Amino acid sequence: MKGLTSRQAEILEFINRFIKNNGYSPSMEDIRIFFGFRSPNAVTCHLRSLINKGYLSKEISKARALRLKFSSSGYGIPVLGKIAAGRPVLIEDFSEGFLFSQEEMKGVFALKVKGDSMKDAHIYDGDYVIVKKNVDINNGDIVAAIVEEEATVKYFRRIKNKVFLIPANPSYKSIEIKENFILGKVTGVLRKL
Amino acid sequence: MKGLTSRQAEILEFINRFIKNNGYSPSMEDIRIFFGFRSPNAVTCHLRSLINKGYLSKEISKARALRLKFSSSGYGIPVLGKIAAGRPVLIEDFSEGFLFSQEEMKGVFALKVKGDSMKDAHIYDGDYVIVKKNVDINNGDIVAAIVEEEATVKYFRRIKNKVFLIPANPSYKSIEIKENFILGKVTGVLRKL
DNA sequence: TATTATACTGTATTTTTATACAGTAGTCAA
DNA sequence: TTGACTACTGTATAAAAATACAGTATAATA
Repeated sequence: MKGLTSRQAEILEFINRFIKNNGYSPSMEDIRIFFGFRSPNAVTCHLRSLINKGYLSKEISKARALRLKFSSSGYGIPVLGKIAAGRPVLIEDFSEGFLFSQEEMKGVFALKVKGDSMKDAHIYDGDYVIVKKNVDINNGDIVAAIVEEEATVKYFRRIKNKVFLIPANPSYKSIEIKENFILGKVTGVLRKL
Repeated sequence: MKGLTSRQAEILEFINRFIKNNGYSPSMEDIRIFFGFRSPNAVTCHLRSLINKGYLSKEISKARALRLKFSSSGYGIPVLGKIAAGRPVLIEDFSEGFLFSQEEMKGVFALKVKGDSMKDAHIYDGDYVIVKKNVDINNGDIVAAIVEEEATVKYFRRIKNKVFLIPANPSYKSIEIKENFILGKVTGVLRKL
């Protein structure tokens, strides 16, 4: 993660505070007025920098749609790298990033797996698959799709113009479906113990 | 606090989910499209009702500036139950709760698994184990512990006053450790795809 | 039975907001 | 000393989004 200039840090801080105080994102105009810029482009440029450096994301042309990537409310599960034997282990130490950060959770839902049609891909009955919508899907990816009014999880394979769902268990058959019945790409598997 | 009609409740619920999924408020247009209203005024009227009844506030003429007065704390990944085959599936439908709600994330960290010592428990190299600190541990639970300055994941077994870590792979040996080297209980396994 | 609230359609207009593009000026590093 | 990055000015335009106003139909309430 790249460092911020002091001006960029001020602007990020303003956005952070604004969201906390108001419950919604500031508009670029709000930022412009607060900092006294005479041009809206000053804000545009600063936001671009913050986005490029990975501190912020926004939706193009959408009003008040800024999203902080590292909100101080700190969602997510920290992944520990090295663990000091000294103890006690502090989550704050040696973090190697976060699972399920706000960014990762965007456009994501989960389905509970029934049956063993994906057991050879190590997805078992009772597991949850984590599905991300609106992402590119390639042959060999695991996808969630609707088949006969039910959600199902299978390998994705496109052959010419046809789309097939292929189970990871030889006792089940492949089926052909229409592409718009694909719900999304399976980006993770979670098993609760 | 006044009661909501079912339609109003649906709209409030949509706003709630939208903010959680996207990090910013929906526009009235977003709401209109989701519910299939042909007139923007349908949204205006519903929002007015929700505001009058005290469930919502908004700033006049500001885009995406809805604020929930009673935000339900359940952050996380919504688990979908039934899925309607007819329309594009929206995360907002039929949630059966959340994975990784704020409550579930308390005192939780993750470790990346190296090696295949737990493969018979379906925990593989590269998986993440989700570890909860300060919870009761019983025989047969999977735990994370520090062994020789490294984090490791094994079955837990207490025999009389001794604590053993038992791998789920017969080619590895059990080891005895001191109880205070246990980091926590493994409550989940996540595999990123 | 008149009144009020819900739940919308439909069109038009205004306001807000974001973006595009053309510049200026300073700093810092190669 | 050229080029890249930061930090803006200034004007213009496009787009997104909210609002205004005139209706319709139905069910519940007094």
